[in-house]
Amino acid sequence: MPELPEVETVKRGLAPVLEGRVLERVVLNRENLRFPFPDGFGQALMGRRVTSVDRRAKFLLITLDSDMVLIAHLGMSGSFRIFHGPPPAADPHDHVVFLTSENVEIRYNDPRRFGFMDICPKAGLADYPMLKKLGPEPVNPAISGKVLGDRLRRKGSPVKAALLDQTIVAGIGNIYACEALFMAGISPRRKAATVQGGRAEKLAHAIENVLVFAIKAGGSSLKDHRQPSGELGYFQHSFQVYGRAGEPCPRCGGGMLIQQIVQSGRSTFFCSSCQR
DNA sequence: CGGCAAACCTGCGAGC
DNA sequence: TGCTCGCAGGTTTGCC
Repeated sequence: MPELPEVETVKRGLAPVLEGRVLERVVLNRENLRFPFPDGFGQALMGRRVTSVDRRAKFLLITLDSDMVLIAHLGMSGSFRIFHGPPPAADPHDHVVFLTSENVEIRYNDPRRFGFMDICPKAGLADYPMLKKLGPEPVNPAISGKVLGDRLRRKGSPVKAALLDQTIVAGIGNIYACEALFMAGISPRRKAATVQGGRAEKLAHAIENVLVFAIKAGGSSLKDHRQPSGELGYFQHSFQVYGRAGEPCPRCGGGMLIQQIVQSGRSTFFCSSCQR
């Protein structure tokens, strides 16, 4: 599910109910997600006050007053839900439950369990393996065409694959890679290193635009993603190419139909006429 | 080292 | 109706 806009939506939903609150209880309903929960996971969190909720790429970073950081990744199907009143019956995939000092219940649900949670001292965060190799954030501030072009220059792979490479730019996933390339008029099959100059500028702007609009829409709800409030995101209604194989291209209209191909194991949607 | 397929796991829709 | 197959928003691993 979650690419940068969805994780940002989760971050914005969790911040008001977590920041300044104490984690009174942490309940693990199983011993692992993608990885086992680390030893002492619950003990490190319980009784601690949350000082901030942040996002880096697709990772949520919840910092505690002990200067420990809870690192959470939603994988493909993870979601957080907030319950202010009496919570509904537990779902089989409600794997982690947090109860705050305001008596708010926060549940982490993840059917596929590709997500994970870990703890790391704040001082060691920069060396955390999954964080240390991440490329720059693409929004806030926006990545420049120059920086993007420089980072794509060393890639021999197609530009679509390069956008999914979190060490080139952080936070872009399959949907927004397809959408950004369409907006920029760049073929997903084009060699990444050839996206330079004006093309790199266009792509950088497209990435920023699509991500900013998706965040405003609360992300894209295809299947699992929900805002922590329970509301659906609605950016999926704005997809130009993703999931639209066989439909007319929204730009050249009657001409080409949206094509679907597979690149490094992931579906790519594009218009072979508008994207070069 | 770079690039790609496979692996991790569950659920759902399409097709028979 | 019921089964099997393929595919899904991510990341790491291992194999050329």
